[in-house]
Amino acid sequence: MPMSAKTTPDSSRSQTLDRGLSILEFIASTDEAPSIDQVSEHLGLGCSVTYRIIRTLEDHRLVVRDANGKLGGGNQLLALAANVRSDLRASAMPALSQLANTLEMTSFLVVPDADEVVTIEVVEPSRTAAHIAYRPGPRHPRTKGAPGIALLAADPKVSSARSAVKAARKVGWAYSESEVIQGMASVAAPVTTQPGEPVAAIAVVHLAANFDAQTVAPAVLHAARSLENKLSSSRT
Amino acid sequence: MPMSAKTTPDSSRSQTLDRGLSILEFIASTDEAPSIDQVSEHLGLGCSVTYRIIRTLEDHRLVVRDANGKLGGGNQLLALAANVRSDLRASAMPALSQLANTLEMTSFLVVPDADEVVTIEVVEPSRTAAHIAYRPGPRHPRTKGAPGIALLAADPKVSSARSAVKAARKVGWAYSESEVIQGMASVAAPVTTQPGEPVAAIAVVHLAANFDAQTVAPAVLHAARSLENKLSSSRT
DNA sequence: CGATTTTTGTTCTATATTCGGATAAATCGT
DNA sequence: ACGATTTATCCGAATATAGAACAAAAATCG
Repeated sequence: MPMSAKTTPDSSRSQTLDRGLSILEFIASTDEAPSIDQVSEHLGLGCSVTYRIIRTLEDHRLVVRDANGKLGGGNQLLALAANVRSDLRASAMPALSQLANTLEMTSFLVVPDADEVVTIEVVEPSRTAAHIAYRPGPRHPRTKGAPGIALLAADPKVSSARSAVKAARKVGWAYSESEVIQGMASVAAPVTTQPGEPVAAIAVVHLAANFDAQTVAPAVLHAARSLENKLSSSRT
Repeated sequence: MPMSAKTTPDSSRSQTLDRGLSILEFIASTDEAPSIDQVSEHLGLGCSVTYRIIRTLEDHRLVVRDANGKLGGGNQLLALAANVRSDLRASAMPALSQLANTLEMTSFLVVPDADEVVTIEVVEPSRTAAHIAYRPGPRHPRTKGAPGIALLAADPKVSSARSAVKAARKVGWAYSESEVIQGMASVAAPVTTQPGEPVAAIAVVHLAANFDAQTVAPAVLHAARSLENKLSSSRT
Protein backbone atom coordinates (compact mmCIF):
# COMPACT_ATOMS: atom_id res chain seq x y z
CA MET A 1 0.00 0.00 0.00
CA PRO A 2 1.24 3.51 -0.80
CA MET A 3 2.69 4.71 2.43
CA SER A 4 3.13 8.44 2.41
CA ALA A 5 5.62 10.03 4.75
CA LYS A 6 3.42 10.35 7.79
CA THR A 7 4.67 10.82 11.30
CA THR A 8 8.26 9.99 12.08
CA PRO A 9 8.23 7.11 14.54
CA ASP A 10 11.12 8.40 16.62
CA SER A 11 10.88 6.65 19.94
CA SER A 12 13.05 9.28 21.60
CA ARG A 13 10.37 11.89 21.12
CA SER A 14 6.81 11.82 22.34
CA GLN A 15 4.30 11.73 19.53
CA THR A 16 1.35 12.82 21.62
CA LEU A 17 3.19 15.70 23.23
CA ASP A 18 4.59 16.78 19.90
CA ARG A 19 1.12 16.87 18.41
CA GLY A 20 -0.24 18.67 21.42
CA LEU A 21 2.40 21.34 21.20
CA SER A 22 1.89 21.72 17.47
CA ILE A 23 -1.79 22.24 18.08
CA LEU A 24 -1.03 24.76 20.79
CA GLU A 25 1.33 26.65 18.52
CA PHE A 26 -1.17 26.65 15.72
CA ILE A 27 -3.94 27.97 17.92
CA ALA A 28 -1.78 30.60 19.56
CA SER A 29 -0.34 31.87 16.31
CA THR A 30 -3.58 32.08 14.34
CA ASP A 31 -5.29 35.42 14.39
CA GLU A 32 -8.64 34.05 13.32
CA ALA A 33 -9.76 31.76 16.13
CA PRO A 34 -9.98 28.31 14.51
CA SER A 35 -12.57 25.62 15.17
CA ILE A 36 -11.58 22.20 16.41
CA ASP A 37 -12.27 20.83 13.00
CA GLN A 38 -9.95 23.32 11.36
CA VAL A 39 -7.25 22.35 13.81
CA SER A 40 -7.54 18.65 13.13
CA GLU A 41 -7.57 19.33 9.42
CA HIS A 42 -4.58 21.62 9.53
CA LEU A 43 -2.49 19.12 11.47
CA GLY A 44 -3.88 16.13 9.60
CA LEU A 45 -5.10 14.38 12.72
CA GLY A 46 -8.17 12.37 13.53
CA CYS A 47 -10.81 14.37 15.31
CA SER A 48 -10.76 12.01 18.25
CA VAL A 49 -7.12 12.79 18.93
CA THR A 50 -7.69 16.46 18.46
CA TYR A 51 -10.53 16.53 20.96
CA ARG A 52 -8.54 14.72 23.59
CA ILE A 53 -5.58 17.03 23.13
CA ILE A 54 -7.60 20.21 23.17
CA ARG A 55 -9.46 19.13 26.29
CA THR A 56 -6.11 18.63 27.97
CA LEU A 57 -4.87 22.00 26.81
CA GLU A 58 -8.05 23.55 28.15
CA ASP A 59 -7.51 21.88 31.51
CA HIS A 60 -4.20 23.68 31.73
CA ARG A 61 -5.78 26.95 30.62
CA LEU A 62 -3.44 27.16 27.68
CA VAL A 63 -6.36 27.21 25.29
CA VAL A 64 -9.81 28.71 25.68
CA ARG A 65 -12.97 28.45 23.68
CA ASP A 66 -15.09 31.46 23.01
CA ALA A 67 -18.87 31.57 22.88
CA ASN A 68 -18.90 30.07 19.39
CA GLY A 69 -16.55 27.22 20.23
CA LYS A 70 -13.66 28.86 18.46
CA LEU A 71 -10.22 28.36 19.95
CA GLY A 72 -7.70 30.89 21.18
CA GLY A 73 -4.64 31.10 23.37
CA GLY A 74 -5.33 30.96 27.10
CA ASN A 75 -4.15 33.29 29.81
CA GLN A 76 -1.86 30.68 31.29
CA LEU A 77 0.45 31.24 28.34
CA LEU A 78 1.28 34.58 29.91
CA ALA A 79 2.30 32.89 33.13
CA LEU A 80 4.58 30.53 31.24
CA ALA A 81 6.24 33.40 29.42
CA ALA A 82 6.61 35.60 32.48
CA ASN A 83 9.96 34.21 33.64
CA VAL A 84 11.59 33.67 30.27
CA ARG A 85 14.91 35.50 30.33
CA SER A 86 13.41 37.68 33.02
CA ASP A 87 16.79 38.65 34.39
CA LEU A 88 18.06 39.94 31.09
CA ARG A 89 14.77 41.57 30.19
CA ALA A 90 14.50 43.35 33.52
CA SER A 91 18.07 44.59 33.23
CA ALA A 92 17.39 45.97 29.79
CA MET A 93 14.17 47.80 30.66
CA PRO A 94 15.70 51.10 31.79
CA ALA A 95 17.97 51.35 28.76
CA LEU A 96 15.11 50.44 26.42
CA SER A 97 12.73 52.93 28.03
CA GLN A 98 15.20 55.75 27.87
CA LEU A 99 16.07 54.92 24.30
CA ALA A 100 12.44 54.75 23.23
CA ASN A 101 11.53 58.05 24.80
CA THR A 102 14.67 59.87 23.71
CA LEU A 103 14.28 58.96 20.05
CA GLU A 104 10.50 58.59 20.17
CA MET A 105 10.86 55.23 18.46
CA THR A 106 9.94 51.71 19.46
CA SER A 107 13.00 50.01 20.96
CA PHE A 108 13.52 46.31 21.53
CA LEU A 109 15.85 43.64 22.81
CA VAL A 110 16.86 40.70 20.64
CA VAL A 111 18.75 37.53 21.55
CA PRO A 112 20.23 34.76 19.40
CA ASP A 113 18.33 31.46 19.49
CA ALA A 114 19.68 28.57 17.48
CA ASP A 115 20.33 29.98 14.02
CA GLU A 116 17.72 32.66 14.44
CA VAL A 117 17.17 35.77 16.50
CA VAL A 118 14.19 36.38 18.76
CA THR A 119 12.75 39.60 20.10
CA ILE A 120 12.27 39.21 23.86
CA GLU A 121 11.37 42.72 25.01
CA VAL A 122 9.74 45.74 23.44
CA VAL A 123 9.25 49.28 24.73
CA GLU A 124 7.17 51.83 22.91
CA PRO A 125 7.58 55.54 23.53
CA SER A 126 5.16 56.97 26.08
CA ARG A 127 3.76 59.89 24.19
CA THR A 128 3.65 59.12 20.54
CA ALA A 129 0.33 59.13 18.81
CA ALA A 130 0.92 56.30 16.38
CA HIS A 131 3.30 53.42 16.73
CA ILE A 132 3.69 49.94 15.36
CA ALA A 133 2.03 47.24 17.42
CA TYR A 134 4.95 45.01 18.32
CA ARG A 135 5.31 42.29 20.91
CA PRO A 136 8.01 39.92 22.09
CA GLY A 137 8.07 36.58 20.32
CA PRO A 138 8.87 37.04 16.63
CA ARG A 139 11.83 35.19 15.10
CA HIS A 140 13.94 36.01 12.09
CA PRO A 141 16.94 34.53 10.38
CA ARG A 142 20.15 36.05 11.66
CA THR A 143 20.84 37.46 8.29
CA LYS A 144 17.67 39.52 8.19
CA GLY A 145 17.26 42.79 9.97
CA ALA A 146 19.63 45.06 11.84
CA PRO A 147 19.59 43.12 15.14
CA GLY A 148 20.60 39.89 13.41
CA ILE A 149 23.37 41.66 11.51
CA ALA A 150 24.61 43.26 14.70
CA LEU A 151 24.78 39.87 16.39
CA LEU A 152 26.56 38.32 13.44
CA ALA A 153 29.05 41.17 13.34
CA ALA A 154 29.87 40.80 17.02
CA ASP A 155 30.57 37.10 16.67
CA PRO A 156 34.11 36.45 15.40
CA LYS A 157 33.28 32.81 14.66
CA VAL A 158 31.15 34.10 11.83
CA SER A 159 33.00 35.11 8.70
CA SER A 160 30.21 36.58 6.68
CA ALA A 161 31.05 38.06 3.34
CA ARG A 162 27.94 40.16 3.48
CA SER A 163 28.76 43.80 3.20
CA ALA A 164 26.29 44.80 5.90
CA VAL A 165 28.13 42.60 8.37
CA LYS A 166 31.49 44.08 7.44
CA ALA A 167 30.10 47.56 7.76
CA ALA A 168 28.63 46.75 11.16
CA ARG A 169 31.98 45.40 12.32
CA LYS A 170 33.59 48.68 11.43
CA VAL A 171 31.17 51.09 13.09
CA GLY A 172 29.77 48.92 15.87
CA TRP A 173 26.15 49.11 14.79
CA ALA A 174 23.99 47.72 12.01
CA TYR A 175 21.39 49.21 9.73
CA SER A 176 18.65 47.58 7.74
CA GLU A 177 15.67 48.75 5.77
CA SER A 178 12.57 46.89 4.62
CA GLU A 179 14.16 43.54 5.41
CA VAL A 180 11.75 42.46 8.10
CA ILE A 181 8.86 44.86 7.61
CA GLN A 182 8.36 46.75 4.39
CA GLY A 183 8.96 50.45 4.76
CA MET A 184 10.56 50.19 8.17
CA ALA A 185 14.18 50.92 8.98
CA SER A 186 16.14 49.73 11.97
CA VAL A 187 19.42 50.38 13.74
CA ALA A 188 20.86 47.85 16.18
CA ALA A 189 23.93 47.51 18.38
CA PRO A 190 25.27 44.30 19.91
CA VAL A 191 25.53 43.79 23.67
CA THR A 192 28.59 41.77 24.64
CA THR A 193 29.77 40.94 28.12
CA GLN A 194 32.56 38.64 27.06
CA PRO A 195 34.39 39.59 23.86
CA GLY A 196 33.20 37.64 20.86
CA GLU A 197 30.08 36.33 22.53
CA PRO A 198 27.20 38.72 21.99
CA VAL A 199 24.36 38.01 24.40
CA ALA A 200 21.84 40.36 22.83
CA ALA A 201 21.26 43.33 20.61
CA ILE A 202 19.40 46.55 21.29
CA ALA A 203 17.56 48.11 18.39
CA VAL A 204 15.07 50.74 17.33
CA VAL A 205 12.62 50.73 14.43
CA HIS A 206 10.92 53.56 12.65
CA LEU A 207 9.42 54.46 9.33
CA ALA A 208 12.23 54.40 6.80
CA ALA A 209 11.02 57.68 5.32
CA ASN A 210 12.08 59.97 8.13
CA PHE A 211 14.89 58.01 9.67
CA ASP A 212 18.51 59.07 9.79
CA ALA A 213 20.66 56.15 10.91
CA GLN A 214 23.68 58.34 11.61
CA THR A 215 21.66 60.37 14.04
CA VAL A 216 20.06 57.58 16.02
CA ALA A 217 23.10 55.27 16.11
CA PRO A 218 24.86 57.03 19.01
CA ALA A 219 21.80 56.69 21.22
CA VAL A 220 21.46 53.02 20.39
CA LEU A 221 25.12 52.43 21.09
CA HIS A 222 24.80 54.27 24.36
CA ALA A 223 21.90 52.04 25.39
CA ALA A 224 23.89 48.93 24.49
CA ARG A 225 26.88 50.11 26.54
CA SER A 226 24.56 50.93 29.42
CA LEU A 227 23.16 47.39 29.42
CA GLU A 228 26.64 45.90 29.16
CA ASN A 229 27.71 47.80 32.24
CA LYS A 230 24.72 46.68 34.20
CA LEU A 231 25.24 43.07 33.20
CA SER A 232 28.91 43.00 34.13
CA SER A 233 28.33 44.75 37.44
CA SER A 234 25.63 42.26 38.39
CA ARG A 235 28.01 39.38 37.70
CA THR A 236 28.82 37.51 40.87
CA MET B 1 6.39 9.75 47.92
CA PRO B 2 3.09 9.66 46.05
CA MET B 3 0.55 10.01 48.79
CA SER B 4 -2.45 11.38 46.96
CA ALA B 5 -4.21 10.13 43.87
CA LYS B 6 -1.81 8.91 41.25
CA THR B 7 -2.54 9.19 37.59
CA THR B 8 -6.09 9.93 36.59
CA PRO B 9 -7.16 7.24 34.13
CA ASP B 10 -9.50 9.55 32.29
CA SER B 11 -9.55 8.44 28.70
CA SER B 12 -10.93 11.79 27.61
CA ARG B 13 -7.68 13.49 28.54
CA SER B 14 -4.22 12.74 27.26
CA GLN B 15 -1.90 11.48 29.94
CA THR B 16 1.29 12.19 28.06
CA LEU B 17 0.29 15.68 27.08
CA ASP B 18 -0.89 16.41 30.59
CA ARG B 19 2.44 15.32 31.99
CA GLY B 20 4.33 17.26 29.36
CA LEU B 21 2.44 20.43 30.16
CA SER B 22 2.93 19.92 33.88
CA ILE B 23 6.64 19.60 33.29
CA LEU B 24 6.62 22.71 31.15
CA GLU B 25 4.76 24.64 33.80
CA PHE B 26 7.12 23.44 36.48
CA ILE B 27 10.19 24.42 34.51
CA ALA B 28 8.80 27.78 33.48
CA SER B 29 7.68 28.71 36.97
CA THR B 30 10.78 27.68 38.85
CA ASP B 31 13.30 30.42 39.42
CA GLU B 32 16.17 28.04 40.07
CA ALA B 33 16.75 26.13 36.85
CA PRO B 34 16.04 22.49 37.74
CA SER B 35 17.87 19.42 36.46
CA ILE B 36 16.03 16.69 34.60
CA ASP B 37 16.26 14.52 37.67
CA GLN B 38 14.64 17.17 39.83
CA VAL B 39 11.84 17.44 37.32
CA SER B 40 11.15 13.73 37.26
CA GLU B 41 11.27 13.62 41.02
CA HIS B 42 8.98 16.60 41.46
CA LEU B 43 6.36 15.15 39.13
CA GLY B 44 6.90 11.59 40.33
CA LEU B 45 7.68 10.25 36.87
CA GLY B 46 10.15 7.71 35.59
CA CYS B 47 13.27 9.25 34.13
CA SER B 48 12.65 7.65 30.76
CA VAL B 49 9.35 9.46 30.44
CA THR B 50 10.88 12.68 31.60
CA TYR B 51 13.67 12.51 29.08
CA ARG B 52 11.36 11.86 26.19
CA ILE B 53 9.08 14.70 27.19
CA ILE B 54 11.86 17.20 27.72
CA ARG B 55 13.47 16.33 24.41
CA THR B 56 10.15 17.04 22.75
CA LEU B 57 9.78 20.33 24.60
CA GLU B 58 13.28 21.24 23.49
CA ASP B 59 12.42 20.47 19.89
CA HIS B 60 9.68 23.06 20.14
CA ARG B 61 12.03 25.53 21.82
CA LEU B 62 9.74 25.74 24.80
CA VAL B 63 12.51 24.56 27.08
CA VAL B 64 16.25 25.16 26.88
CA ARG B 65 19.20 23.69 28.70
CA ASP B 66 21.99 25.88 29.89
CA ALA B 67 25.67 24.98 29.94
CA ASN B 68 25.22 22.85 33.07
CA GLY B 69 22.26 20.93 31.71
CA LYS B 70 19.82 22.85 33.86
CA LEU B 71 16.42 23.58 32.41
CA GLY B 72 14.66 26.87 31.80
CA GLY B 73 11.80 28.28 29.79
CA GLY B 74 12.53 28.74 26.09
CA ASN B 75 12.02 31.79 23.93
CA GLN B 76 9.19 30.19 22.02
CA LEU B 77 7.03 30.71 25.08
CA LEU B 78 7.10 34.40 24.25
CA ALA B 79 5.77 33.71 20.78
CA LEU B 80 2.92 31.67 22.23
CA ALA B 81 2.01 34.45 24.63
CA ALA B 82 2.27 37.23 22.07
CA ASN B 83 -1.27 36.99 20.75
CA VAL B 84 -3.09 36.23 23.97
CA ARG B 85 -5.84 38.80 24.36
CA SER B 86 -3.77 41.03 22.14
CA ASP B 87 -6.77 43.07 21.06
CA LEU B 88 -7.77 43.94 24.58
CA ARG B 89 -4.21 44.48 25.71
CA ALA B 90 -3.40 46.78 22.82
CA SER B 91 -6.56 48.77 23.43
CA ALA B 92 -5.66 49.21 27.06
CA MET B 93 -2.07 50.32 26.51
CA PRO B 94 -2.70 54.06 26.11
CA ALA B 95 -4.93 54.24 29.18
CA LEU B 96 -2.45 52.21 31.21
CA SER B 97 0.52 54.30 30.10
CA GLN B 98 -1.17 57.54 30.86
CA LEU B 99 -2.32 56.26 34.23
CA ALA B 100 1.12 54.97 35.14
CA ASN B 101 2.85 58.20 34.24
CA THR B 102 0.24 60.47 35.76
CA LEU B 103 0.27 58.78 39.13
CA GLU B 104 3.86 57.52 38.86
CA MET B 105 2.63 54.09 39.88
CA THR B 106 2.68 50.72 38.17
CA SER B 107 -0.65 50.18 36.43
CA PHE B 108 -2.07 46.91 35.13
CA LEU B 109 -4.94 45.22 33.41
CA VAL B 110 -6.71 42.25 34.95
CA VAL B 111 -9.30 39.90 33.47
CA PRO B 112 -11.48 37.21 35.05
CA ASP B 113 -10.47 33.63 34.23
CA ALA B 114 -12.56 30.83 35.67
CA ASP B 115 -12.91 31.63 39.36
CA GLU B 116 -9.72 33.60 39.42
CA VAL B 117 -8.35 36.82 38.02
CA VAL B 118 -5.23 37.11 35.86
CA THR B 119 -3.02 40.08 35.17
CA ILE B 120 -2.54 40.34 31.40
CA GLU B 121 -0.77 43.67 30.95
CA VAL B 122 1.52 45.83 33.06
CA VAL B 123 2.91 49.30 32.50
CA GLU B 124 5.50 50.84 34.75
CA PRO B 125 6.02 54.60 34.90
CA SER B 126 8.78 55.86 32.63
CA ARG B 127 10.80 57.91 35.01
CA THR B 128 10.60 56.46 38.46
CA ALA B 129 13.78 55.29 40.08
CA ALA B 130 12.42 52.27 41.91
CA HIS B 131 9.42 50.19 41.03
CA ILE B 132 8.11 46.73 41.68
CA ALA B 133 9.14 44.16 39.09
CA TYR B 134 5.81 42.90 37.80
CA ARG B 135 4.88 40.95 34.72
CA PRO B 136 1.71 39.60 33.17
CA GLY B 137 0.78 36.10 34.24
CA PRO B 138 0.00 35.99 37.95
CA ARG B 139 -3.36 34.68 39.14
CA HIS B 140 -5.29 35.37 42.30
CA PRO B 141 -8.60 34.34 43.75
CA ARG B 142 -11.30 36.84 42.87
CA THR B 143 -11.73 37.68 46.49
CA LYS B 144 -8.14 38.83 46.93
CA GLY B 145 -6.88 42.18 45.82
CA ALA B 146 -8.57 45.27 44.50
CA PRO B 147 -8.93 44.11 40.88
CA GLY B 148 -10.74 40.94 41.94
CA ILE B 149 -13.04 42.91 44.22
CA ALA B 150 -13.76 45.38 41.46
CA LEU B 151 -14.72 42.56 39.10
CA LEU B 152 -16.91 40.94 41.74
CA ALA B 153 -18.63 44.21 42.45
CA ALA B 154 -19.40 44.81 38.79
CA ASP B 155 -21.00 41.41 38.40
CA PRO B 156 -24.63 41.42 39.58
CA LYS B 157 -24.73 37.62 39.56
CA VAL B 158 -22.43 37.74 42.56
CA SER B 159 -24.08 38.52 45.87
CA SER B 160 -21.07 38.81 48.08
CA ALA B 161 -21.61 39.77 51.65
CA ARG B 162 -18.08 41.01 51.88
CA SER B 163 -17.97 44.60 52.91
CA ALA B 164 -15.28 45.49 50.42
CA VAL B 165 -17.53 44.36 47.58
CA LYS B 166 -20.44 46.40 48.88
CA ALA B 167 -18.22 49.41 49.23
CA ALA B 168 -16.90 48.97 45.71
CA ARG B 169 -20.46 48.75 44.37
CA LYS B 170 -21.22 52.08 45.95
CA VAL B 171 -18.24 54.10 44.76
CA GLY B 172 -17.33 52.24 41.56
CA TRP B 173 -13.81 51.33 42.57
CA ALA B 174 -12.14 48.92 44.98
CA TYR B 175 -9.32 49.22 47.44
CA SER B 176 -7.12 46.61 49.01
CA GLU B 177 -4.02 46.59 51.12
CA SER B 178 -1.50 43.83 51.78
CA GLU B 179 -3.86 41.21 50.37
CA VAL B 180 -1.70 40.14 47.47
CA ILE B 181 1.68 41.60 48.37
CA GLN B 182 2.55 42.62 51.88
CA GLY B 183 2.89 46.35 52.29
CA MET B 184 1.37 47.17 48.93
CA ALA B 185 -1.93 48.92 48.36
CA SER B 186 -4.04 48.89 45.24
CA VAL B 187 -7.00 50.67 43.70
CA ALA B 188 -8.96 49.11 40.85
CA ALA B 189 -11.95 50.00 38.68
CA PRO B 190 -14.00 47.60 36.56
CA VAL B 191 -14.25 47.93 32.79
CA THR B 192 -17.69 46.98 31.52
CA THR B 193 -18.93 47.18 27.97
CA GLN B 194 -22.25 45.48 28.59
CA PRO B 195 -23.87 46.18 31.96
CA GLY B 196 -23.30 43.43 34.47
CA GLU B 197 -20.54 41.77 32.50
CA PRO B 198 -17.18 43.19 33.45
CA VAL B 199 -14.53 42.30 30.89
CA ALA B 200 -11.56 43.58 32.83
CA ALA B 201 -10.32 45.81 35.61
CA ILE B 202 -7.71 48.54 35.54
CA ALA B 203 -5.62 48.98 38.66
CA VAL B 204 -2.59 50.65 40.17
CA VAL B 205 -0.31 49.43 42.96
CA HIS B 206 1.97 51.34 45.23
CA LEU B 207 3.57 51.16 48.64
CA ALA B 208 0.76 51.29 51.14
CA ALA B 209 2.69 53.80 53.24
CA ASN B 210 2.30 56.80 50.97
CA PHE B 211 -0.86 55.92 49.13
CA ASP B 212 -4.09 57.85 49.31
CA ALA B 213 -6.86 55.85 47.68
CA GLN B 214 -9.23 58.81 47.51
CA THR B 215 -6.70 60.74 45.49
CA VAL B 216 -5.80 58.09 42.95
CA ALA B 217 -9.29 56.68 42.47
CA PRO B 218 -10.47 59.38 40.02
CA ALA B 219 -7.53 58.73 37.71
CA VAL B 220 -8.13 54.99 37.77
CA LEU B 221 -11.82 55.50 37.05
CA HIS B 222 -10.93 57.82 34.21
CA ALA B 223 -8.65 55.18 32.69
CA ALA B 224 -11.37 52.56 32.98
CA ARG B 225 -13.92 54.84 31.27
CA SER B 226 -11.39 55.61 28.57
CA LEU B 227 -10.91 51.92 27.83
CA GLU B 228 -14.66 51.32 27.86
CA ASN B 229 -15.12 54.01 25.26
CA LYS B 230 -12.45 52.60 23.05
CA LEU B 231 -13.89 49.10 23.30
CA SER B 232 -17.43 50.14 22.45
CA SER B 233 -16.32 52.29 19.54
CA SER B 234 -14.32 49.43 18.05
CA ARG B 235 -17.34 47.17 18.25
CA THR B 236 -18.49 46.13 14.81
C1' DC C 1 45.65 9.64 41.17
C1' DG C 2 42.41 5.96 41.23
C1' DA C 3 38.21 4.14 43.44
C1' DT C 4 33.49 5.14 44.52
C1' DT C 5 29.38 7.54 44.51
C1' DT C 6 26.28 10.46 42.13
C1' DT C 7 24.30 12.11 38.25
C1' DT C 8 23.03 11.72 33.51
C1' DG C 9 21.37 9.13 29.74
C1' DT C 10 19.76 4.72 27.02
C1' DT C 11 17.57 0.11 25.97
C1' DC C 12 13.91 -3.07 26.27
C1' DT C 13 9.23 -5.20 26.52
C1' DA C 14 4.44 -5.74 28.63
C1' DT C 15 0.68 -3.08 28.67
C1' DA C 16 -2.00 0.73 29.21
C1' DT C 17 -2.81 4.60 26.21
C1' DT C 18 -3.81 6.23 22.09
C1' DC C 19 -5.61 6.25 17.23
C1' DG C 20 -9.03 6.50 13.71
C1' DG C 21 -13.18 5.45 11.65
C1' DA C 22 -17.95 4.91 12.56
C1' DT C 23 -21.71 6.87 15.08
C1' DA C 24 -24.62 10.09 17.57
C1' DA C 25 -26.01 14.72 18.93
C1' DA C 26 -26.38 19.53 18.13
C1' DT C 27 -26.50 23.58 15.38
C1' DC C 28 -27.35 26.21 11.40
C1' DG C 29 -29.21 27.78 7.05
C1' DT C 30 -32.94 27.85 3.90
C1' DA D 1 -39.49 21.81 9.31
C1' DC D 2 -35.79 19.41 7.03
C1' DG D 3 -31.35 18.53 5.27
C1' DA D 4 -26.61 19.92 5.67
C1' DT D 5 -22.83 21.08 8.31
C1' DT D 6 -20.50 21.08 12.50
C1' DT D 7 -19.50 19.28 17.01
C1' DA D 8 -18.76 15.51 19.98
C1' DT D 9 -18.52 10.50 21.57
C1' DC D 10 -17.65 5.33 21.35
C1' DC D 11 -14.95 1.26 20.76
C1' DG D 12 -11.72 -2.38 19.13
C1' DA D 13 -7.02 -2.70 17.20
C1' DA D 14 -2.43 -1.45 17.39
C1' DT D 15 0.93 1.41 18.62
C1' DA D 16 3.27 4.63 21.46
C1' DT D 17 4.40 4.74 26.15
C1' DA D 18 5.85 3.63 31.05
C1' DG D 19 8.97 1.84 34.13
C1' DA D 20 12.70 -0.74 35.63
C1' DA D 21 17.14 -2.45 34.59
C1' DC D 22 21.24 -1.14 32.46
C1' DA D 23 25.28 1.76 30.76
C1' DA D 24 28.10 5.99 30.61
C1' DA D 25 29.90 10.07 32.31
C1' DA D 26 31.05 13.18 35.81
C1' DA D 27 31.73 14.65 40.22
C1' DT D 28 33.44 13.48 44.91
C1' DC D 29 36.51 11.81 48.01
C1' DG D 30 40.17 9.41 50.27
